[in-house]
Amino acid sequence: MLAVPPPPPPAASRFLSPPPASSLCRPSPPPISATSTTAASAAPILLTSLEFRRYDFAPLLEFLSSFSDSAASAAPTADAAAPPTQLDPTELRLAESYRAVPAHLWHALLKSLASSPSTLPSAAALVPWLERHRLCFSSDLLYSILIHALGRSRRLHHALLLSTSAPSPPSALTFNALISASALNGRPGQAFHLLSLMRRHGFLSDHPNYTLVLQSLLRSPDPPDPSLLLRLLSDLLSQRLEPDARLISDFVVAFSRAGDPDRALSLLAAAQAQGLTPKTSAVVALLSALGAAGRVAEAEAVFLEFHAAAELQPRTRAYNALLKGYVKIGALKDAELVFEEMERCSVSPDEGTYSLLIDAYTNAGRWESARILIKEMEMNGVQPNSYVFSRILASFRDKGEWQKSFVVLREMRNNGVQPDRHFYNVMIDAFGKYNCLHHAMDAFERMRSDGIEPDAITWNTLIDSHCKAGRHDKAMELFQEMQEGGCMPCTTTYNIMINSLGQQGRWEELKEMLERMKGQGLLLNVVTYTTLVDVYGKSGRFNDAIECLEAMKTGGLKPSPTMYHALVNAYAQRGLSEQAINAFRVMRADGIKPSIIVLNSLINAFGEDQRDTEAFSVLQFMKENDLKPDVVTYTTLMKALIRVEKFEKVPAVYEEMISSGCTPDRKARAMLRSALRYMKQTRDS
DNA sequence: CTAGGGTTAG
Repeated sequence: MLAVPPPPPPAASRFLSPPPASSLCRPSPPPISATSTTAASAAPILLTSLEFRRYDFAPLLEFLSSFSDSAASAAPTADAAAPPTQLDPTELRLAESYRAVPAHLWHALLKSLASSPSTLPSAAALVPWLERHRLCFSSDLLYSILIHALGRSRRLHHALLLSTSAPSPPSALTFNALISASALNGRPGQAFHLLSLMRRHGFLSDHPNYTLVLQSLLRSPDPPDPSLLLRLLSDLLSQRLEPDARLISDFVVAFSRAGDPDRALSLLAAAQAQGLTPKTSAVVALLSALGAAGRVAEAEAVFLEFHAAAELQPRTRAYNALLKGYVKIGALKDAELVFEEMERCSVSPDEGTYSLLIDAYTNAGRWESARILIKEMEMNGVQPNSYVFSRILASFRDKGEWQKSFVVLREMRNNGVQPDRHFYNVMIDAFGKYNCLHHAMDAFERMRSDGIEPDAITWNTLIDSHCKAGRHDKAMELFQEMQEGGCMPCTTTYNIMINSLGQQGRWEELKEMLERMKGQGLLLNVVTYTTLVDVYGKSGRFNDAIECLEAMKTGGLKPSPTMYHALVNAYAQRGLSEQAINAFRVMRADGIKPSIIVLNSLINAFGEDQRDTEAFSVLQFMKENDLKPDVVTYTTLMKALIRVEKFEKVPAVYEEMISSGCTPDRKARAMLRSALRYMKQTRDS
């Protein structure tokens, strides 16, 4: 039983894998300097223009929709392009009536149709129809426009399917469209793969393609993959494309975000050596990265260097980046010093500066200082906005003080600041996280009565809150309500629903949900696969779980540590220690470093399998690899000892836990108590 | 870069 069909659509066979050997024997096409932007900019959308109104497209649209209705699927097919054996006279007359339509209007019509799910089948039908009646040439361009449009509207799945019906062999235009579509859909890895493939087909690439991949990496909430970045950089250099200041800056930003400030530093130096001035944003990103790594001293050095070089007058933004470092490591005193330094250099603090300091005070539990600073910023003519209050709210949420939400809301209103959608989203989340569903629903209603439309994040937060509270029925209702209200579910929404159905063991509905997701043109992401591994694994459906893991790898996604945690944990809970250790080995083979979490699971696997000696060898492994055992580690070890009735060894583990600096929690104390109770029982009997 | 940042799922 296949839980998840292999994700790479048929397109993969032609576009995502190396060209067959035979094609290498043919003379390769002459290098074409490709321009990524051609398809996007060649056809300005001017559906309302006078020129456009000269033609009545209604009969054609009607014809196309009846045409595509029978196809039932939104996935375009090439059938319509097949040489007609017999032409319907009505259709011929229809085609004749559009003879005079200029190419750019066809392009505009195509883009417009492709941008909405309801008219997508018509768009897909339009291209082969135009080919068939020879109404618009360069079907290659038409296909790239369509792929582009699909990519822009987040329907990469359809774009990939479509590329199978594009004329073969793939042209530079098709490659560019696919690279762009992949990049815009958060698949930088795939975009990079296509980039390499494009070069193997003898096409030259250009700066925009590298920028697309880079920006796709930067847009993702996850930090960019450092190895992918390195390959991208060396690929660029091997093409002897001179990176300009902009591209180098993008790389500096990307390496900074990837947590590799050293490489960012050396790139920055290289840029300077070439006489290129890096963008301010690159320096600022580097400062942030150094700060995030706790390397505030180096951040200060970079800051001073750019200060001295006078290339970039350190203005508010640079100071903010520096400040961010101190706030992140909790050095409140240093943060205050930076703030004073700004005053001395008469660099005016902006809303961001104040926000960072207010953040620091709130995190330190100094709510009063934060309030004073809010007053101060107002006096200095800087309006506090919803952003700073949502940060404060998030800080309280993370400390479990959801009751403070009301205080923050009041304070905000007192300052004449209206809560915005983000603020409400955080507030709903704060209530949802602590099981206050009524408050969450109240906030939701209040938001709507304030005239703010909930977005997908609002719905997702609300739906997941109900799932977490076990109200799966209500979650499903909200999922329906969301769509009735015209809000399209996104990948996250489906992930939440898949998790919900999996927890309930409603496997058939889970599969329907997956189909629905794909029907919408959405791709499964790492979280989707991890969720599947988790729910299948927890219910003992290990084959399904493994299939999902395999499907994910085939789909070109890199398994995350969390994915393996889910798998190891699933085996551990059932005491299947051999399988757990095997999954652990696969994880290491995938280049993932063992974390405390996965090692704790491994201890649990051995413990549940009555292999206490091996459980303790994992503890030894942790110590040898500079991984600090935590409360969970020691609690799980105590559980392992109790399982094999070695109660008398438990107190020593408890003591080691304390002497190693762990604070025992309720579970740890309970574990010790039950060991002592067993010891007493065995003595008494 | 006079915008963005802050928010959801494993």
